Amino acid sequence: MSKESTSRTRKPKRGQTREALMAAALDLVVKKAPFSALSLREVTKKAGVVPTAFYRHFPDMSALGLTLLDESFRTLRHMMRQVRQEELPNERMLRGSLEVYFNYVRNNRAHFLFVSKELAGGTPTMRNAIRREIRMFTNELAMDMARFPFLNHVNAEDLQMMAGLVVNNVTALTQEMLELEEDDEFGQNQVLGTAEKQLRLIYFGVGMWKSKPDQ
Amino acid sequence: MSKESTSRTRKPKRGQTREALMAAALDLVVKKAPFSALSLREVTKKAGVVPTAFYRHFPDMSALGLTLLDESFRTLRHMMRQVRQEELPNERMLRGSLEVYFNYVRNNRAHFLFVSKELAGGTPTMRNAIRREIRMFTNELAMDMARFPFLNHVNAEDLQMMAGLVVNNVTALTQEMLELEEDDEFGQNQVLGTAEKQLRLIYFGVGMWKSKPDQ
DNA sequence: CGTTTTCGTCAACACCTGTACACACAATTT
DNA sequence: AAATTGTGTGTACAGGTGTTGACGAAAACG
Repeated sequence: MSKESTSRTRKPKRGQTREALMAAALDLVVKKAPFSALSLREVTKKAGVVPTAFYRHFPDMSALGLTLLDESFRTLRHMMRQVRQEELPNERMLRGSLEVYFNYVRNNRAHFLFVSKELAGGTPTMRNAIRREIRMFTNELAMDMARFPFLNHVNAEDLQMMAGLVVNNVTALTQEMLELEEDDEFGQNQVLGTAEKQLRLIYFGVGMWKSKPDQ
Repeated sequence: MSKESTSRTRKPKRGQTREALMAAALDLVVKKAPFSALSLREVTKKAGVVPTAFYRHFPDMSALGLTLLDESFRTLRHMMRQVRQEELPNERMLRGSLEVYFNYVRNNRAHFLFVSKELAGGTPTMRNAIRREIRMFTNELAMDMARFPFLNHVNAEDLQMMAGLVVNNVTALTQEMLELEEDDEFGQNQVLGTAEKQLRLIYFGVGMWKSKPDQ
């Protein structure tokens, strides 16, 4: 047991180093700084791997970032699709949907923090990718609203405007949520309550809305 | 003219280096990266000054950041106060207020970009300072709304909720505005138009709102 | 079994980072 | 006029950065 060839090149780890790198980056985002401020070396260090090993899995940091982004939104899209499949939107299901959503946020805090910080502060590539995803959610929401009999008389542009209003607010409330401590249940319930009221108010406004028929 | 003692220590510049440092940092934020990603050295380089000169004006970069933040909000507060002094809010003045605001954003693009990027990605100190300012605006808006006869029956908590709704949206729209090119007047008008509709919709919702009297 | 591919390691590089220090000139105060 | 304070400069250092290259062991494949 004393002699073991060179004794320092023995860590196969199969395909798990890649995951370790992503997890390390995500963890640093939560505890330290926005992703754009992380260095390749500290990520590999946290992943328990030598710096050059990084290149076996990603060409550079920005590639890691885009992978992380993809991971973040893939699961989020999945959840949204499930919520969408339920009945048509109405006032009653509002609270339930919000609870599902914010619960998901809490269970994926790291990913949301990552996205939130890069939304304004990331590279142009990153920002555009995120904004594209958000726009997609807005479009889907607008399509759902279009199927709502209540809104037959609202034209497409106004539906988009309304969906944007909702998404803007949910985004802002999500960021507010992320600023709270993980165990601050009181604060979290408060945000949830505010969210419900705000969306209900929007719901009222939507009911009053009259689109110009020609525009 | 050939001999001039040492010939390289002659740049008094009085008190203008400080401003040069702030301007350089702001410029780098617009053209390069969020403030938190700037290095002391590149700021001094852009300001045309040697790195160590930095310490004559700020103890470190984060002090520069806080000064920049103060500058950003001092002028913004000033503008807001002027808008606030006008007549009570009503539907007619909506467009005008939005035009004033977004025009101000366009004329202070660098400051808003700086704030926007630090809001989510800055140090905790920075983030809290910004969020405190935003909360202040929300409070002032809620107070203005309280003086609106139309809203006599709305309790304080709900006023806060409504003001938050407005501020959340204006914040999001501001960031959307900042993503546009400076000369993209079409896009800017589009955002302005959307903003007007969204706030009008909120206005409708506010009109329908009924507070629980006891809560 | 032997061969090839995958993947982690080490050493080294050129560069950038914040900051300490001593120095020199300018402005201001005495 | 002399002394003090303010402000910009050059040098220097220790440490962090991304990336190259050659090396070797483990895993996958034949």
